[in-house]
Amino acid sequence: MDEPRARLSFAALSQETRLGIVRTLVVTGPGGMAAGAIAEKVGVSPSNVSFHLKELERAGLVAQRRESRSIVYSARYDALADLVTFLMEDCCVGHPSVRASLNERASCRSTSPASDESGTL
Amino acid sequence: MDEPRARLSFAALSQETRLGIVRTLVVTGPGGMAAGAIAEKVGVSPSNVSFHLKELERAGLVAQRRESRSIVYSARYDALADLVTFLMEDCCVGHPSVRASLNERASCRSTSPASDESGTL
DNA sequence: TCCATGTTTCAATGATCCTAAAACAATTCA
DNA sequence: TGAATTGTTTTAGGATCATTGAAACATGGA
Repeated sequence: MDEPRARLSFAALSQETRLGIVRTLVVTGPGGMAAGAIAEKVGVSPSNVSFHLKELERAGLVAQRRESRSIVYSARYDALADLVTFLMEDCCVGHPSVRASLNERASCRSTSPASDESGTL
Repeated sequence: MDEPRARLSFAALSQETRLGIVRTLVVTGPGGMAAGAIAEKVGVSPSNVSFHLKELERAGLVAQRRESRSIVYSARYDALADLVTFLMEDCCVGHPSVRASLNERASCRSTSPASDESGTL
């Protein structure tokens, strides 16, 4: 992930409504959710959710597909992982101090439960 | 890390100059760098770097200390690690798909080279 | 056609960013 | 001590960008 894209992603996640949308879509899974349902879930108007979804798509954090009448949005897990990687490797320059802090928390387990009820991508 | 703080951090990193400052300070190490030196390094005016440093401090990403005449700024590695953790665990809700993407890249190695010559930018 | 669902446009408000000048703080030296 | 120097912050201003709700527009299904 290049820096401009990363900054676009950071800007996208710095907005309360957009962060809420991303979290909703991540939990929802690859199946995604229609724009209207997202609006209801996060409690904003359809036009507002449309605006923010466009912003999230510009940042590459969500994908859209038409499904009958609805346009269904889903989280792009690869892009989110890209962003985590950028934050660690490029922004933090893979600094040992950050690595150390992360390892202390055991946030990276090689033995993931891999409970795939929300599906693989 | 709570969500408002995380969003503040994302907003801070979404700005080109501020991201440059953070990267510079991360590479510099715990010793830090005086505000004037940072301004010269990233190529902005002293007043401008002061403005952005204040913003970064508000987000908790940098710390400052007076050293003789200069005010020396340094990266807060714990806060950066907090942000990485938030992005993985809270924002991405610890989703297996993100974990999987990260593990594939072997971004989390317990045996880091730990070459701390504060390398190339 | 009619209705439901999404999207776009628009104008207003508010936030952010930058430059330059002035103010402030701490140190050095006469 | 007191003035000059160095380093940093604050302020003022104007420009640019982001955010919002309302309303108009487009599209797919009954």
